[in-house]
Amino acid sequence: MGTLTIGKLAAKGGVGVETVRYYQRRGLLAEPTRDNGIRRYGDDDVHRLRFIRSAQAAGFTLEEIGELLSLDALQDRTRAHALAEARIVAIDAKIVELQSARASLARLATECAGNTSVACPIISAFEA
Amino acid sequence: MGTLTIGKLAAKGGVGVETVRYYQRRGLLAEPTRDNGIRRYGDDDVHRLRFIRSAQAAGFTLEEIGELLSLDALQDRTRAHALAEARIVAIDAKIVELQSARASLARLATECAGNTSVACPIISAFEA
DNA sequence: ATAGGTGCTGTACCATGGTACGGAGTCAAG
DNA sequence: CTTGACTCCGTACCATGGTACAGCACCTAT
Repeated sequence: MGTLTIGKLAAKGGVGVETVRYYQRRGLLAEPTRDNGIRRYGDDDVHRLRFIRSAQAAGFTLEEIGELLSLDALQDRTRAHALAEARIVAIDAKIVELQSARASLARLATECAGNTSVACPIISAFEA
Repeated sequence: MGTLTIGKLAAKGGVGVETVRYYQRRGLLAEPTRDNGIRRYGDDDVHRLRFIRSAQAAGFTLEEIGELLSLDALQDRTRAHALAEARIVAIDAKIVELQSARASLARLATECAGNTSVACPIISAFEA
């Protein structure tokens, strides 16, 4: 039991009120205690909500995040370790991909700068 | 006019046949010439399709990609340059975010490895 | 000449992650 | 004691990027 209303919690988590309700429906956040029908949240809910956002930024889907949360409760180290490792591999691949895309875009930006006579070949920007 | 059927084009672009049709509906690929009702594609279509996939990997939405393709036709260097720069900024931010997430996950993986007595705190993995 | 593999069309459906009501009740400040 | 902000619930809707038919035509190899 806490003191935060859903609006305060949402603000602390950087999401909208509807999103909190949505996460509750998805089972990512527990149904909190009610004060006269009104949901009341505590700091643990704030942590949980922030965890969800961070895990999303790491590329986990909401479904995977649900699993992570349940693993946390079960202290299932093995599975947690496996999920983390798998995500690290995916992140590394994504970073490489983004770096390559960045290089292509930088080249494109250079070639499209100014009104030089050099062509500005957008479609071929990602070749090679 | 080319020699490739939609299936061959899709294979060269690493997508499904339905995806090619979808891109056509979205206006990302031009309606090709027909040979007896059958779409025929050429190398330029392959380039275009591959460009779409690369641009997607760079984080452009299909709508933005549509704009890029039209800019290419218009040789609008200024706008192309602006879009490229904006995307580079977004990519850099994303890379930083992913690197941070990676570090958190690496920490989590270390702490959840083995059956040591150290806790395996999944929810707090992304704090700090 | 017949069976598979493609191709055609249109429309419907899918997953993901929310977002937006409407109509009601509650709470705190002026 | 009213006004405005916030909350409740359920259901419907949204954007993005596809994916899946159904029902038909065509071409090629066996």
